[in-house]
Amino acid sequence: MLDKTYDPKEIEARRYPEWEQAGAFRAHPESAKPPYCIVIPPPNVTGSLHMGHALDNTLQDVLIRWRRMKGDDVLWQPGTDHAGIATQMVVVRNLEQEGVGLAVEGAARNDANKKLLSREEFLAKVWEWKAFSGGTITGQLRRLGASCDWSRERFTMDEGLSRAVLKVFVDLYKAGLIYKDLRLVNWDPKMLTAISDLEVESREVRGSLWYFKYPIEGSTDEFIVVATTRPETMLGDTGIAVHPDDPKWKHLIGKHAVLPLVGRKIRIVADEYSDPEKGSGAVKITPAHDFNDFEVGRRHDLEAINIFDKFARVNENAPEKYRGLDRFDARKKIVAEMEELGLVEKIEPHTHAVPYGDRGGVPVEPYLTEQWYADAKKLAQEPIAAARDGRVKFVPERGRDEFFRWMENIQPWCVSRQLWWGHQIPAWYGPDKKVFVELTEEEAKAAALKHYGKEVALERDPDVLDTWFSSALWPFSTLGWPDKTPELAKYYPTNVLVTGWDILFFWVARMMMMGMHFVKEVPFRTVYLHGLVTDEKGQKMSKSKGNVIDPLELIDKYGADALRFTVMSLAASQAGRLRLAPARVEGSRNFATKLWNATRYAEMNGAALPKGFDPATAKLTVNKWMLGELARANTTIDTALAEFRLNDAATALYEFIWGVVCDWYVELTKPILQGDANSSEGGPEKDETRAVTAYVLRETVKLLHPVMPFITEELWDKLGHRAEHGALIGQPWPVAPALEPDADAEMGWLVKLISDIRSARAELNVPAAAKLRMLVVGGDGTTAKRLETHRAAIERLARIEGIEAASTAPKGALQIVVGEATYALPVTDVIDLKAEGARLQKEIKKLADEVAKIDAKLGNAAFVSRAPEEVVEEQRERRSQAEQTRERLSTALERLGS
RNA sequence: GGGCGCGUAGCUCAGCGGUAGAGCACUGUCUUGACAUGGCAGUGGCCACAGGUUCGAUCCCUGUCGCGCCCA
Repeated sequence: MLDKTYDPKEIEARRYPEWEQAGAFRAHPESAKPPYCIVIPPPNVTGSLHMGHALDNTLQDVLIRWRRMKGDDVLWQPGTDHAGIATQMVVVRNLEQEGVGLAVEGAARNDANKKLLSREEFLAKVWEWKAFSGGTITGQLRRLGASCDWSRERFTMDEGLSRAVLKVFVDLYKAGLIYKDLRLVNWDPKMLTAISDLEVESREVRGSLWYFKYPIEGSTDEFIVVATTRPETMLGDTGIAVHPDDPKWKHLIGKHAVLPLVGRKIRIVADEYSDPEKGSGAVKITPAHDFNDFEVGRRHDLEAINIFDKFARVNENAPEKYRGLDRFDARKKIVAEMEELGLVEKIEPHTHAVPYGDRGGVPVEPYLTEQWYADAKKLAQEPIAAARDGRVKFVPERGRDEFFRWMENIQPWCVSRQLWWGHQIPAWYGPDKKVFVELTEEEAKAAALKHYGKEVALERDPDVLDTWFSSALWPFSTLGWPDKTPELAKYYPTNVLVTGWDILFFWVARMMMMGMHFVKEVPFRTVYLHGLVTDEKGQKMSKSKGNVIDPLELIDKYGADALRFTVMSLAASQAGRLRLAPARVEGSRNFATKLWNATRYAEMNGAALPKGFDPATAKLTVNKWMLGELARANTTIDTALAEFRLNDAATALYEFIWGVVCDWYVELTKPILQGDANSSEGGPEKDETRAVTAYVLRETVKLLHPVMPFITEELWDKLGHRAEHGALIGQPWPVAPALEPDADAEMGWLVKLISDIRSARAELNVPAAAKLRMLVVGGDGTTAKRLETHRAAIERLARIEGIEAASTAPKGALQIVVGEATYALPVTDVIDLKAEGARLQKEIKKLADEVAKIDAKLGNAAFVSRAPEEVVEEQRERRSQAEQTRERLSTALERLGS
């Protein structure tokens, strides 16, 4: 006998290892079954599970478990990402607490007392950290129930994947798709590395707009006024731009100004970049520290003077007294000095967007450096074509438009990072800086020997690759590429990629580029995008806001199944965010309990599946109806999953299990199972109902398994199916039997009759304990037969005692109209006749309103002539039904008073 | 500034041309032999606003307002 409540903790802890040890998650590339593959978006190796993971991986696991049951050879490829900058940051922070720093150039200036680690020493620390915390997230994914094939777990820096990364880099370099270039990059002065455009987030900052007066060369009283949000960059100004048609400044074009504080002569140029409406209409140009200025500078051949070092401190290209100042200190000093010189015209408060590094959290500095770039524009061509012709589909479809928007305006991708943790770039430099890009140092040496004609010392490029460079290869590198493995042959292209909108560009776009280029095929056929999980108020969860909901706490409290069901129900939102209300998880837990207890009930009532039971042989209407509902639910769920409407599948399961099986089927069949119609040992009706109950539960547990794997596996076992068929996870998906429309009509009538009686009783405050007699007036032969069939159920569920036919309703009875018959429940001594009159009048009015509404429609000639025939017919039918019921209720009302 | 999405019950959200739905909350009632993590019955909506298309609009189109996200 099952316990009274479902205890997820114990069951989850037991079931997961059981599946894993039995090899239930394993892919079978050698099998003849059709492949179905999802590669996991690899979480940071040292990370821990947050709500985003919970959502993302639940959706994947639902699809995976469903396809596994559908008979596919399923591979859910797991693994983790080395997360270069994020991991390095965490380890650096840990080390700092021990007073240890990195031996990077210039670091000693900051932290003279620190012990400084070499690159090798630091990397050893990171590997240590990985060994220490690396299993956390995969353990947490297991707690969620994720049925990944862990025997195939990969890591972006493991041997095989590293080999793939190097090969890709070398091949792209040799194809001219990776090159070195000197241009402005987004420089993170805290992390001391270049970052890509995508890693920059702009934040609205309330600052100031300073209007500086720059004297015109050769004049003592003429100035040009430039407006700037970044006064400190004036140290690197090499020009001033004004709009060619701006009457205010037109006359100064071609002249020079003298840069205050520095004394440099700078040219005034005409450029449409300058907007006469903005600021003063004149813009100072600092080509080395602003992306727009860089372009302007290039157009007018202005020098780019780099005035910062990598810490964003003023360097030796600026006048002595500013050197070494942090950029913000420099700003203060410069503003103060300009004010002293009387060169500040005004200062306006100004809100503007400032670029911040998404990891370091400090403003990034446009910085002129040499970096490695991938030619994203060329690499984007094939992906764009594939998205256009449907080789890759997006769910929802607008993901495709977003994809195009990005891919069609794509900029060169800066792939080098000045970090230590990551894949070191396979480039070696000769004495004259000539670069040799090869897979190994030996090959580089060989190439150098050929080039120089003698052995020379080579120095390896110290930089590592952007983390997303290796992630971009994930769908094929994890399958064994560059080797021609059976896995690659069978599972690539993968079927679906499930991920959030937030990494569409970071990751999805880049996988498309690399997949198309190296495997000549899309990496996945469908991209299924979901929103960001936020708190109830729609706020992004963050530690600083203190609104983080920890999925593990929810699992502890309500069970993994409850969390999974909840996030799956949330997954529909077209909005970019999914607000998670913890109350919903509680609701899902209650849902699990409900199913648990329905099974407990079945067990108590001897529900068991006879060998070779064929549901098609069921004779009782209620059972035929139940089997039809099961078939309908099956189709609804199956279709919803196939169309990635996972929330619809969740709703259908809930409605079916709670609303149909528990609320109606179990209640309707209680008289059969618990009554004395047959002996307690059995009898044809009891046997059939026990069998159908068992059958329905068995199939239900299968339908629910992809979403709630733990409780269903447990119930499957408890119901005794495991012994015969093995674990539920490996069972075939149920086949929907044919529907029984006759039973539907009859049961629809029954449900309505019972519901209406209950409503009337409740409204008239008839005590639940009071059992009423029921007189049937005007019922036809079909009704009489139905009443006989379902007598026991009606009596039990509507609290009735005795059903008999009558020619008229007695005085002072509660009256219900269903179909052609009126049902009178004599209760004179218990009810208030006035209240019953009011109730009937309310019903009548409702129906009269409906009739009037339909009449208005049917009275409209345009409607009758233009609306489809079946719509018109439907309205006529509804009118006639409503009118008939209204008339019968009117008769009932009259009878009440007489 | 450009693009996209969202404004539906008190809250969180489905629905998206023809009877407005769910969960939670709320009200009443019931320890009915599975379940009070429950049963039964209810209350609660100018479907943001204004135009348009249509026989018919919560749904399609345009605009306005509010909120959010992405890209400059």
